[in-house]
Amino acid sequence: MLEIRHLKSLKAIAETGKLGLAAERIFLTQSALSHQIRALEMHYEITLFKRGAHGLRFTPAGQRLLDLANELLPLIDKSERDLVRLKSKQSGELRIVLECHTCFDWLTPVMDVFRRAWPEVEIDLVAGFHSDPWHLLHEGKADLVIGGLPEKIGTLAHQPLFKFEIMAVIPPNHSKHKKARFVAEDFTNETLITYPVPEERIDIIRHVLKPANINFGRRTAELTIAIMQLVASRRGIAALPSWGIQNYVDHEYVIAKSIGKKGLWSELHATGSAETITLPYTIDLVNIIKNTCAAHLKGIKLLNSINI
Amino acid sequence: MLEIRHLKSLKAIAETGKLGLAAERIFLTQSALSHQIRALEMHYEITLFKRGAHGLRFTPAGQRLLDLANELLPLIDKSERDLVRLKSKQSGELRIVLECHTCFDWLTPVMDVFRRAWPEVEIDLVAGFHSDPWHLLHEGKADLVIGGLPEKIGTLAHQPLFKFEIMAVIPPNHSKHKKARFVAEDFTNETLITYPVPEERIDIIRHVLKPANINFGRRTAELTIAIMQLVASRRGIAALPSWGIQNYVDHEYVIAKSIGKKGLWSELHATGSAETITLPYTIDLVNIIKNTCAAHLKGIKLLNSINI
DNA sequence: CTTTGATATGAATTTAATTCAAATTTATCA
DNA sequence: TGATAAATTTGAATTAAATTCATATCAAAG
Repeated sequence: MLEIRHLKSLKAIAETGKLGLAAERIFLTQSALSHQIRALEMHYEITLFKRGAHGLRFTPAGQRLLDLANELLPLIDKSERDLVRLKSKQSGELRIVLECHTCFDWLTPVMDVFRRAWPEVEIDLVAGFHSDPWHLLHEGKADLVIGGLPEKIGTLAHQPLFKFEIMAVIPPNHSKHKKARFVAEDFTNETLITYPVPEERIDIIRHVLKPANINFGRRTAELTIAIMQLVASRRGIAALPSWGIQNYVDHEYVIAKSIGKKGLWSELHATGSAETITLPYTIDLVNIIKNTCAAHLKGIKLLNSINI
Repeated sequence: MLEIRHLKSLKAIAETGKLGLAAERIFLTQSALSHQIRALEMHYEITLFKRGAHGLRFTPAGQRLLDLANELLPLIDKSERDLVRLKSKQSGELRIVLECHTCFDWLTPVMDVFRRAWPEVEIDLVAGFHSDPWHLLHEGKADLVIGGLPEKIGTLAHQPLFKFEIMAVIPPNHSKHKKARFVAEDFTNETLITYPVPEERIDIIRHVLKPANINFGRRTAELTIAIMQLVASRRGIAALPSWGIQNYVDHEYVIAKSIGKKGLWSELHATGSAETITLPYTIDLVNIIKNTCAAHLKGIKLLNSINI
């Protein structure tokens, strides 16, 4: 009666703490997951979770099954990779370009995991800052861009990774620190501190401030910590992925606010040639990114893969 | 897409070598298993078996998934036992009586497996030969009888284990050694060598010879090897479970023939009080017996558990 | 007290698994 | 060499399970 999909469900619940978010992560409705967990508890005649408005907490029995999940799922992944190798010899290289500054934080562990899974594939990060990373794909200087989608997809292909919330970042004593959430108007006459990227590629500007005709200043910094320092010292405010600022928020160095009623969400994709995107180890890199980020970055929502 | 039931299917195929027998073992139709394997091969886009009238042989990819099955299934069993323990502390004793001589051969390894799985339960074999083992249950001198079913089940409960074929065992130079199979008439005026058990509890006599009004002699021996020696030296013939004589047959010490067109089949059950039969570790013993015997005894057919 | 957020539940719908019936293939036997 | 047996495959039909839908329930927050 226990199946691998149950193990995946338990892992998603562990990562999110909420039934609804876990369901989203594994592409079910909250109701389906509720039924699934209930059926599992009835089968084993034991309670797996303590439930409430706080979400779900594992009982010792639930934890035991989660331990099993954590033990089995990597073995399954590994054997599925071995099947891929049995089909045909895999070797090659993946030159990755990031179109997203804060992604550096999680990409290093992802590359470590990938190197262990595919020692016969050479994976590397293309150094430096690139104003138009997708052009490097055409020039043969990169194999994969991780970031948003290019304006013109052309002959390129892509796989969606996940979406994440962009939070307004303000100093703790900001005049609007008590607001539940920020709206476009709250940025009026503020200095927006961003990475040195064209405005049309900054989501807060492109999707919120420009459409609302907000007047604001601009200032740039290349490092996240520099942006945090400027915000904390009241030189301006910022808008960054929640995961990139979590440490600073936890230490009350800055405050984070959702933008708009539903939050401002942005999507990450892996873009490359159709040939590269359909390679088995590229597909696996996409899965490794999803799994690793799902486990470590709070609040992200995984996106379903596209059949190419 | 890979689920635990697939792993169980692969294990059953490994144990039987035939799709039909494997399907029987996991309580599916042969067609259902064929569909299942086909769907798995389409999902992974790789062939898992070499097929033919010879049955199925694992390809390297199939073997890889079988390796995964052999790795994961014990871990799953173990964690399910832990859930049982989390429900309530398990301890107790199981005093086993065998109503079947040749079962000794496989029961020792089964008890070893059980002791590792349930160190807190005392399991032991009740020594000696018993003319009416089920009476020991009433007398409180045993907890479980492994063998056939008692004539009167009364307040006892039981779980089916498996069924096995009883083969006619003859010396290699027997006048009828070329027959495809034996029938009741082939036993006429032969000396039937059996364990020292009442006739009404010897299946070949009860179900074949008696109903056909066959005249035959009787001779008893307590040990299987003694029976084999008597048969080999043409002192008579025997009728025993296929697994109990496999070694002697392989070494061409004796010959085995099916009895009747469809073979003579007998069932094994675990019988005890309703209370004992529903204890978690007794249920698990039943599963351990099934799994261990399925893996090691050729030709047996597992029986489905009863809901009590 | 209302609203929000989180889970549970029963019925309906959709999907997947399984069975049924027959076909196909290969090996064995007379 | 043809018939038979044994083993698997295949498509359609049936059954079972999974999932969604719509709503209810409960607890916490405002």
